[in-house]
Amino acid sequence: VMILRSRFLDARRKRRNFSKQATEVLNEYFYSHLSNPYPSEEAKEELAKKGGITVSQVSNWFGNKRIRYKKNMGKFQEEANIYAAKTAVDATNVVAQGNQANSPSTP
Amino acid sequence: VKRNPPKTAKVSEYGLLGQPNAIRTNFTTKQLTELEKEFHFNKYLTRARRVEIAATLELNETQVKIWFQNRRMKQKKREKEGLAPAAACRSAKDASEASDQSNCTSPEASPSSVSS
DNA sequence: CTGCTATGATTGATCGGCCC
DNA sequence: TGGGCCGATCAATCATAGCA
Repeated sequence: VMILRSRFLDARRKRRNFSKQATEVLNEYFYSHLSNPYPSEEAKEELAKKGGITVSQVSNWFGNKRIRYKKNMGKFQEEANIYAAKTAVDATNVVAQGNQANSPSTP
Repeated sequence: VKRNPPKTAKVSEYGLLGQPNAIRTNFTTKQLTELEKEFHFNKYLTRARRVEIAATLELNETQVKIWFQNRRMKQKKREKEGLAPAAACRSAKDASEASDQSNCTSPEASPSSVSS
C-alpha cells in the first residue's frame, strides 16, 4: 500500500536499453566464456569501453544474464549458437552441445 | 584476484528443510528512513548502537549490520560513478566529494506526482 | 490501446577472503 | 578463535521498454 515508494527512493529507474553494439560485445563475451561467465574487473572495464556503458552496467548485465540464463537456458539457445563459437576460448559443456560450426570469421 | 563463479555449492541450499528460510525482508519506509538517518550520522556502527537500532526498528542485529554494509557499498559505488563519467565535468584533480548527492550528471526530474 | 515479455536496476542476504 | 568488513554475487522484484 503506502509502499508506493519508488517515486522518491528509486526514481532513477528510467532505464534505456543498451545499444546494439553494447549488447553485441556483452553477449560475445558471455557466450564465449559460458563455462565461467565472470569477467575480471579489467575485462569489465574493457567491455564497458567497447560497449559505451559503465562498468556497473556491465556488472548488472552479467548478473542478470547469468541468473536468467540459468533459469531458462532453452530460451537462450538461439543466441547462444549465434555468439558462441566466435571466441571459443573455452568449449566446456553447459547442457546441450554437440554442434560446432566454428571458424566462420575471425575479426 | 580471481573471483570465483559457481563455488558456492548452493547459496540456496535450503530446499531440504521445507522451511521458508531467510526470505527477503521487506523493510518498511520507516525502518529505511531511520537507518538512513543513522547512516548519515555514522557510517559505521558500534555494537551498542547496533543493538539499540535493532531493538528500535524491530530488526535483527544482523539485518542492521548487513544493511549498513550494503549501504556503504552503495555509497562507494555512487561516488565512483559520480565522478568517473563526469570526466569533462570540471577540473580533474580535486575531489571534494562530501557525503552524498553531488552529481553533476544527474538529469533527474522531479515528478512531484505523489499519492494517487 | 492492451497485454505480455524482455531487460536494466535495486537490494536484502550469502560466500570466501582478510584483518584484528 | 570469533566477529566485522569488503568485494562480488545471487535472487527476487520493481518499473519501464518494446513488440504483437
